[in-house]
Parts: sequence; structure tokens; C-alpha cells
Amino acid sequence: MEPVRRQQLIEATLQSVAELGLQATTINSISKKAGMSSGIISHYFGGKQGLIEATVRYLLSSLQRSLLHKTAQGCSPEQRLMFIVEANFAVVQQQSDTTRTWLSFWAHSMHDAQLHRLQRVNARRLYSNLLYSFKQLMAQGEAREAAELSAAMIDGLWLRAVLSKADDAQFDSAQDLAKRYIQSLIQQFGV
Amino acid sequence: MEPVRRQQLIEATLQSVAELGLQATTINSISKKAGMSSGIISHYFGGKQGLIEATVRYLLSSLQRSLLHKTAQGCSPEQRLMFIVEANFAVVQQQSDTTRTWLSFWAHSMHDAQLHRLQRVNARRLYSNLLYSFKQLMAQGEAREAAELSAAMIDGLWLRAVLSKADDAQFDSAQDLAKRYIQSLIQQFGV
DNA sequence: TTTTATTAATTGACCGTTCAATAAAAATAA
DNA sequence: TTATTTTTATTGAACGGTCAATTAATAAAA
Repeated sequence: MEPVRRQQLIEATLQSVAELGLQATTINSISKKAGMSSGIISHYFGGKQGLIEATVRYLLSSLQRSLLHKTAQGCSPEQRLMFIVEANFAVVQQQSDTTRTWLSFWAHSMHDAQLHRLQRVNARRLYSNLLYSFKQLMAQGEAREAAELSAAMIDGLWLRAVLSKADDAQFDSAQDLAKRYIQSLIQQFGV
Repeated sequence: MEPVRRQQLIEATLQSVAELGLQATTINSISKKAGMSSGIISHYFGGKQGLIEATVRYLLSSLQRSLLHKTAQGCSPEQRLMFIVEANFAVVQQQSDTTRTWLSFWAHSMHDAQLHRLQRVNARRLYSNLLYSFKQLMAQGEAREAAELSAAMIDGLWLRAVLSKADDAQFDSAQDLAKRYIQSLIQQFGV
């Protein structure tokens, strides 16, 4: 029963944060959405904080899993870079907007040590995923700069799309810009 | 007395949000920092919400004012673009980090209509400030794309620096990357 | 005195957590 | 099989604390 309930509560949390924001998300708003009692949260997660943290961990591993799945049967470095962009933008894919949920969590990470650790993992992972492929296309020094710039461009396009409450078409357009930017980096620095 | 008190309360709000986050900022934490009673907030701002909104407005106008000041006695399009970057990164300037304060506000804007309007103003202003200078250096179509990409790059570098709790040196390094990126855009698209 | 500025105590709503009670399921004994 | 006990899963009311907002009282200035 435990793994089922944990998953249900995590999904209810995602829904509640997407809808109300982290600020207005309470154990009541979550448990009501999950169709359970409020006490169950403390029972399975030790408290609200534990559930929030588990939810972020779930998002993180989803992102990672989606990238691994796309690159499972090998691909070229260029293609892998495009997959990284897709994975990072496709956080939207699932029902409702998980995007604003990420933003809530990252903003909160500035004042929460545990969440900040998770944020750091996420930022470094994007960078090293990019670096790995760039290194196969250019010298190490250029690859590092390309990875840093690409990471910033992806996050920046994503952030501006989220904040302006962009629709799917606008998200796709931002994703295209990110891809074209990476291709221009390859052309500029590639051997 | 009113304008003095309003300014004091706005600055106390900035301090409190930078220190505790928007989530944990209460009318008590603000009024204590300002050395006043909690009731004064309702008196001058109608309530907590009004004070938060006034604080964001103050940040927005500070940003705009700082750019206007730098470009007061005319400058070349390239130089103006560099000034835009500086203005957007120098939100740090004042004591303590105002940066995480911005992040708190923008995250909250996803669930607050009034704040969302202010965010939209800010995003568009950065874009059109950039566009104005790019148009003097390249064709309109290229200028539009350059402005969009630059805005995303600035925001992305800024976001990653804030989230990783970068120190002043790392912030400067991010700022340099942004400037160099804009220069590369000019070289690429410039007539 | 009248007006303005400010305080500090109070109010009612809501927060997260705890916990005794209960329902359902599983195990054991008859 | 049936009856009984034990374990597991879940509830929801109660508690202590904190929030934003209000308000009557007070101090200072005009």
C-alpha cells in the first residue's frame, strides 16, 4: 500500500502547487485532492516538508529518466544535444503545467537547504549532460563555454516562457530557438 | 511623513524578503525591521498585499531609472546594449542580495494577477530596450531574434547565478558572458 | 482643541502536527 | 469453516501557534 499512497500524494502535491502555488499549498489542499485524510501525509512522509522534498525528487528523476529513455539506443552528439533540449522543455508535456511547479520549488530553494541541494544537482546535471556531447564536437575549452551558454539559454528561454504563461505553440517556438542556438554553437566552435 | 514611511517600509520589505523569502515574510517581520508597529502597514498600504505590490513597483522603477541614468548623455548602440546588461545584473548593487527577492516575486506572479502584470511589463521592457539598439545595428528581422535571444541569455545567466547562490565574482563572470554573447550577435548579424 | 500619526492589544481564521479511535485485512486458533 | 486476536491503514478532531487585519487608545503637531 505504501508505494501506491506515496505516489498518489506526490501527484496530488504536483496538482496543488501547479494550481495554487507552493505558498498556498497546504496539507489540506493536498489531502483533499488525493481524496484522503490530512493525517496520512505525516504518516507517510513525516510531515509536509518531507512530502515537498519527495515531490521535487520525483520531478528530478522524471527529467533524468526521460533523457535516458530518448538516448537509449545511441545517437550522434548533435542528436543527443537536441534530446537534452527536448527533455528540459517537455517537463510541460504531462497534464497541466508542471512548469510553474518547478519555478515555485526553485524560488523556495533559496531559503531551504534541502531543496537547494536538489537544485544544485539539477543545475550541474544539465551542464554536464551538455558538456559530454559538446566535448565530442569541439575542444575542451570551447565545449565548456558552449555548455555553460547553452544551459543558460535553455533556462532563460524556459523561464521567460513560463513567466509569460506561454501556450504550447510559444513553448515549441522557444524550444526551437534553443535548438538553433546550440546548432550555431556547433558551427562556430566545431572542428 | 507619508512618503518617508512608505519608503522605509518598502526597504524593510526588501530586506525581509531577501532574508526570509516571500513565504516567510509577515507584516510582523517587516514592521519589526522597520522599527514600527504592524498596524502601520495597513495604514499606509491598505494591507500586506499592497505593500508587496508597491515594493515590486519600486524595484521595477529602480531598474528603469538605473538604465536611463547610464544612457543619459547618449552613447553608441553597442555601448547601450552593454549598459542594459549591467543594469539587469546590477540589481545586486545595493546592500544585501535583492536578487533572490526578484525571484520570489516572479515565482509568486504565477498565482497573483497584479504581480503578473508587473512581470509582463518587466519582460517586455527588457525586450524592447534590447530591440531598440539592435535595430540600429542590423535588419529588423535579425534584430528581433537577437533581442529575444539576448533577453533569454541575460535572464538565464542571471537565474543560474542566483539559484547557485553565486558570489560577486561569479556574478561578474556571468555578466561578462552575457556581454560577449551580445557582441557575437552583433558580429553575426550586423551590417 | 482638532487633526494627524502611531501603537499595541485583540480578533478570527487557518496553519501543521499529533493522536486516540476505528475500520479493514491478515493471521491464528477453534 | 468459523471465531478470535493481532496487525495495518486511515481518519478527523483537538491543540498550540501564527497569520493579517482591525480598532480603541495615545502621543505629537498644528
